[in-house]
Amino acid sequence: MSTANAGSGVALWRQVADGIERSIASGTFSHGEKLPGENEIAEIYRVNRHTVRRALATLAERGLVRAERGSGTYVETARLAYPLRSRTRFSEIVGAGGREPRGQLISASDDVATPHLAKLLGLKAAAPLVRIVALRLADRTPICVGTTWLPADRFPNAGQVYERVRSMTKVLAHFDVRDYRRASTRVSAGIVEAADAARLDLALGRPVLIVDSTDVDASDKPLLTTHARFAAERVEFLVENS
Amino acid sequence: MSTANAGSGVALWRQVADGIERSIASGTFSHGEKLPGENEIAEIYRVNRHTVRRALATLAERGLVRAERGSGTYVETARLAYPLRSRTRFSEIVGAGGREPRGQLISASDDVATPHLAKLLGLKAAAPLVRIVALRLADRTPICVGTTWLPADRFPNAGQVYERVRSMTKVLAHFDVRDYRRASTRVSAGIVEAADAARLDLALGRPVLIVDSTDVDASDKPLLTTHARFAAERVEFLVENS
DNA sequence: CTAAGTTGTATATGATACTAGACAACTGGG
DNA sequence: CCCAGTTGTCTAGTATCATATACAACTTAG
Repeated sequence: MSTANAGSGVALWRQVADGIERSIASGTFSHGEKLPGENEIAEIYRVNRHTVRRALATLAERGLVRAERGSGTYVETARLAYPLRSRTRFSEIVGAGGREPRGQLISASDDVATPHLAKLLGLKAAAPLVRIVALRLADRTPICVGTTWLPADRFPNAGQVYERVRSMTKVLAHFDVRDYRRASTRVSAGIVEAADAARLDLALGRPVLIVDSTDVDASDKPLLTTHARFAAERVEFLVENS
Repeated sequence: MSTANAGSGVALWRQVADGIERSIASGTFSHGEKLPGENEIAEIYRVNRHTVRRALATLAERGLVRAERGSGTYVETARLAYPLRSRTRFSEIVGAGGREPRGQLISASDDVATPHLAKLLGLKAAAPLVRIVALRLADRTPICVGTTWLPADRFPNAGQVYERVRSMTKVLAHFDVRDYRRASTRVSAGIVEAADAARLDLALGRPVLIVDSTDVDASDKPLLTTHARFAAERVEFLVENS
């Protein structure tokens, strides 16, 4: 870094890669289209051609672009549209996009409610909870990692049930919860944690969309609360206002 | 980088800084609380103490923590809660948090609708538009940069009006739009662009929350569409499901 | 006052990141 | 075929990142 980039802590090639990725995501370059030549990109970002090559190499490795020697580099991509609404079911959303939804249990354990969790779930502090960490995929692409807490009184052994049915909707159905809805949803963003990066097959330093939500039953009684981390590069949330 | 960190493109000190910031944001360490000692943090993240010091230095520079020699490093922070609802008014949201909302015109220019913009606004392609780029602040802290497009037919010279009234609600009122509401909201995340980073006083490589939204009047006719970039470290979206 | 624990400063060394320039290998159009 | 434009490979030099070690300056508990 002999020129600008003054200590941002993010390598130049990474900034270029993110810039190109954004151009693709925003539709400046779309599927099948040819990117500008490496020399031209280098001029645009005012960096060395080698830096551009490194950026393109990482994008190619992730399957976003494909380089053809002597010809050019071409776009190869698409994002999952994810509606945030009152009835949010991962499997329905993914299925609607013509892809196969999958759930995968990472861990299930007993836990006790922190004051914060207790408030969200309408329980007393230190109430017994079941904590489920699960990875959700569309086809073979990891979409998000979610940590879910349920009251242990109402949903004993929810972890074992989830492992078998691989769907939170089905877990609730197993406990005779026929219908439920999203009571609150908070969206924020951050940088992926190391453990999540591995689960999501995401490079360190990549952005994640963070969704904290609580679901309630027909009589507005809290059922579960979830802290989910989505690979930002693979989804786009649709907020539907009524 | 002699050990791990294998080519993520994000410097170790930056990962540590982000990790600590997340711990603060998630409430692991709250306002006024003392962080673990530099040596202890170095052990936790398995990095050198100097790397931790650099991470803490950047957090201190941004005002998130304060170091006291001989004693320790202490937390100093808070985030803006930003509801995403049908009636979303920046000034009302910020005012409700007891802070003073401000708008600042960055640029206003004539533009023509791309096919995408035309569809959003219910216009014919290449229809004349007014394009307004504005910075929004709470007290003296930049919160977001938004690019707004309005039909030039209905809102001539909207840019000049905005410069005077510094509020999109007031611009619409100037053109006799008494009430309007959010018709659609899309939320995604990415890494801040260089130009936005300067406006938002944000370091390069930091995450931004991206909100694309369209507002309509009482008869569901599109009024304007906005592409806004929020400093992720300063806001948290509240999605309210009905 | 003392000792343990804290942040601040300095020097040295190896590994990466970025730049610079040159050339090879290949593609597509004239 | 030839040439302009493209991606692929190589060699160097400089700046930054990260580690290691040592010690100074300060705070707090005892």
